[in-house]
Amino acid sequence: MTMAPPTVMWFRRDLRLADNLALNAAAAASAGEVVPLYVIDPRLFARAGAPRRAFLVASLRALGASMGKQLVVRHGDPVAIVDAVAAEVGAAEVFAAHDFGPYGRRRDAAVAERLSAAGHVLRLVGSNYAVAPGRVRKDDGTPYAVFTPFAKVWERVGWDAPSAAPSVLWRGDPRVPCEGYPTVPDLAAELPAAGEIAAWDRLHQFLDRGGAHGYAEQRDRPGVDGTSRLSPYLRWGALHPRQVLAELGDEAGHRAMRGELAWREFYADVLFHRPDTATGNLQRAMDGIELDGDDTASTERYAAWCEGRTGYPIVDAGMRQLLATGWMHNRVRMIVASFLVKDLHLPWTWGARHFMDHLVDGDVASNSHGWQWVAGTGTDAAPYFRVFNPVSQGQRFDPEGAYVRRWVPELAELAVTVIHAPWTSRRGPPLGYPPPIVDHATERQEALRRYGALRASSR
DNA sequence: TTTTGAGTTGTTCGA
DNA sequence: GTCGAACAACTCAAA
Repeated sequence: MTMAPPTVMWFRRDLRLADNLALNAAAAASAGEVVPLYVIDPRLFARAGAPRRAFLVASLRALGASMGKQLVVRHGDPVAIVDAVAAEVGAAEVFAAHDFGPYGRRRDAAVAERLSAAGHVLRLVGSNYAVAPGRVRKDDGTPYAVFTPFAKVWERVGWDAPSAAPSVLWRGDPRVPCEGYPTVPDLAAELPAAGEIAAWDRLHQFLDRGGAHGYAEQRDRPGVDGTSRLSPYLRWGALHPRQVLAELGDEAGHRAMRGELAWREFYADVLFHRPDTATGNLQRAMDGIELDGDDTASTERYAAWCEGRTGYPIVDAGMRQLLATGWMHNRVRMIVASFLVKDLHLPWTWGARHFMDHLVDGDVASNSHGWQWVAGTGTDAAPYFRVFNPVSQGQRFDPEGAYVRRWVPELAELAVTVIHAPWTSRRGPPLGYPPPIVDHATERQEALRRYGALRASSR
């Protein structure tokens, strides 16, 4: 019996053992002898906020623990490192899942080229999606640009049932130095539990507690634990969407959840066809919109937005939740995004970048296109005049002010009647809480004027 | 080829 | 307080 040489499994955003097609292939090609690798890429890691870094490292630790040994962790340029590790262990093949993001595609092409120069090969198997980007097409072969028809076809194309974890002899090798996990602040209290087991706990909680029932109505309420909270696990691949889809039935909450997964895959598909939309407008006609940003006042307003001191409670609550926990309720993401784009007239790319640096679930496709939806530059054909009112949104979706009280403690004692507009309180806003940095009604008009001017100039 | 219906998530104003 | 209209017009997708 001849021993097959080991293979390298390069983990990226698939930090799990079950239903991992690249890992299955890596194990099959090596009679189970697999060297598990993760590369800390400074281009992605260096500027990330504390929760994002801490959650990644916790996810890596959980993955290592699930294999019964520490993952080989290296820091630096993946092009050099993947090649070096393959050489160190004598592996001919390196396995990984497809990454369809613009940076990931460039990186993987460069890694593959370097490997092939040494006679090695990068094999990309599977992806982070139930239906790989590019597979859902119209009859004429072109991609969809509207969600609803995409989602119908997406579901018809369908996906395979999840597969079990392969049996693997994780290969320890003294020739393979491991640089260890990066040092990160201990934020355990504020972060979701990381890893594959925690992901399944969360999924079962969601399904069992009838999550599913309340989900359709409750997920818009930031003061309630009504969302699935699965996004961090999907982002890092502790769960694959196939595994979630396989658990969903036909009740309303389950259908809504399937719809959310379809949105995730729709945006990945759009980005796949238009990689430039990670940082540029999908609708190029919107490039001419008048934006602020080049003056000191803009810089100061942007800082106030980032730090949660705009004077609008629901906006500040969201921005503070983001900095403290690396997560923000989806309803609030829309509100703070609308505020940056429509009230402060700043580029959506500024907000998108801040989100990516801090969100533990930050994903280029969902993030950039979520922002473009708000900015009116993306797939939504919807009217430009959709401007969120931070006061009425607060009153409608956080009626008791529970969410604001939790994240803006200065306002905790305010009456329900003024919690979303403290400046209207007869006693005035509490000490230490700023007055609104801009007047919403005025800036709404200004936003409408700028969109109108763009339309007039393009006619 | 032409036609037709539809398109995640909103706000304000006035009757 | 509730309700419908206006905000404007375009692109997409399928029949």
